[in-house]
Amino acid sequence: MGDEPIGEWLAQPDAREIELVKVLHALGDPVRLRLLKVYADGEQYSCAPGALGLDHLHKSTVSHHMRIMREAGVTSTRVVGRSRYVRLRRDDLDARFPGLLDALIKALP
Amino acid sequence: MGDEPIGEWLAQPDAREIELVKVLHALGDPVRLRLLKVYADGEQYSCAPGALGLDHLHKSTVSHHMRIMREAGVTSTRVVGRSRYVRLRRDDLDARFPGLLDALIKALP
DNA sequence: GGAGTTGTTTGATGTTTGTCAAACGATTCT
DNA sequence: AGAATCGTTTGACAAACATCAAACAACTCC
Repeated sequence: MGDEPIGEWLAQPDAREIELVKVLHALGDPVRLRLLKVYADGEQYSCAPGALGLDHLHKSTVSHHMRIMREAGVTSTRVVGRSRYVRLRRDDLDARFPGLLDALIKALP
Repeated sequence: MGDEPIGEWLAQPDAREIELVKVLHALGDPVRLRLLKVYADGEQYSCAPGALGLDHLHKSTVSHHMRIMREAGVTSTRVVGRSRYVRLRRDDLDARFPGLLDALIKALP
């Protein structure tokens, strides 16, 4: 009973090694900028295209975008069973680039 | 006498048509992010690679990057004689995406 | 007018990227 | 065990991209 499904974390850059140019490159794509909008509420989401408003994309394409976001340091991914729970690394990004995430989320179309 | 060299302006998107995803794509490149650092002081610069700390790049490559920045709405270019004077569109970007440019410039490596 | 300057444009080349499809791995359910 | 689910990995392919080189255009200076 008392055991929650904690799961493992997929590899991601250390908070201090997040590079601005990689973050901007990750977000400089229509699909991934839309993902930022999804994650902006701080909640975690699975990778299912339908759950992300990306029904027009193949699941492997979504997986590809997920990897780029994670390797850029924008998102973190927790593995529980078959599911992946992805969310914004808000604290890490705020610490590394103060004000950037807030400005970006406000600027979202 | 009283006449200053005003010159013409190269085509650029209207302030309200600047798209966030294009701005991020423009800045998600090592060379162009470095250019942002150059322009961060608000001054205008010529396109000479040497004047921009881009001595390792061919002049046509610099011209290519200039065009991407300008078409994304990041910079504006004034033509005076043989020279181009390029600078940040700080007012337009601040109006469109409040706080973004400040956060970006502070986050620059 | 001719030479030098400043940057653009076009073509070529190798790299990266976004996408899908198929195969696979791990997990969960029956 | 067998089947279904969730997501990753690999391969393939076209489009976009960064870069250089050469030709070009416009301007300035002698």
